[in-house]
Amino acid sequence: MAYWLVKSEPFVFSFQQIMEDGKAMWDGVRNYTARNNLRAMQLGDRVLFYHSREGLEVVGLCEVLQEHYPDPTAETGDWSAVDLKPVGPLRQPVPLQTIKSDPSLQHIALVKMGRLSVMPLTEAEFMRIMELGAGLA
DNA sequence: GCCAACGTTGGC
DNA sequence: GCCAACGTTGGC
Repeated sequence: MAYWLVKSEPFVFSFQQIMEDGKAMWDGVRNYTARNNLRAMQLGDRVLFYHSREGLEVVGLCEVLQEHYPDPTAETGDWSAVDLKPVGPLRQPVPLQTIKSDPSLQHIALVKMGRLSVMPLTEAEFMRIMELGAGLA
């Protein structure tokens, strides 16, 4: 079991939306590091969902429903998509500010590499964010 | 809306 | 293959 964090602009695609839809195709990634992370995702891996640009907080938990396949939205290039399924919202969203000020979360890409949209987390980092979020609602 | 950080592109 | 220019992301 591996742990990940993905970012989405809520006005484009929100956690509320994936909850309503029951699943989502995670497509449109056009960055090699992010793509390689998508390709490393395995069925059942845990994926935290972060709202960028607006909200700026981790809002919920998903899991990998379908491992990577060619991104149907890519007309050229070698890109991948995965399917995610919602598990549930965090009881308390975890703001970026909180993550930035937590000593045990200093080296995650959300803090160090602001532009990466799909990033790995260690189990300890994942557990810490879940703890800060007071678990699932 | 601004701008810093970073990735990509393209001229040489 | 280097590096300057440019585009995009995303926090502020």
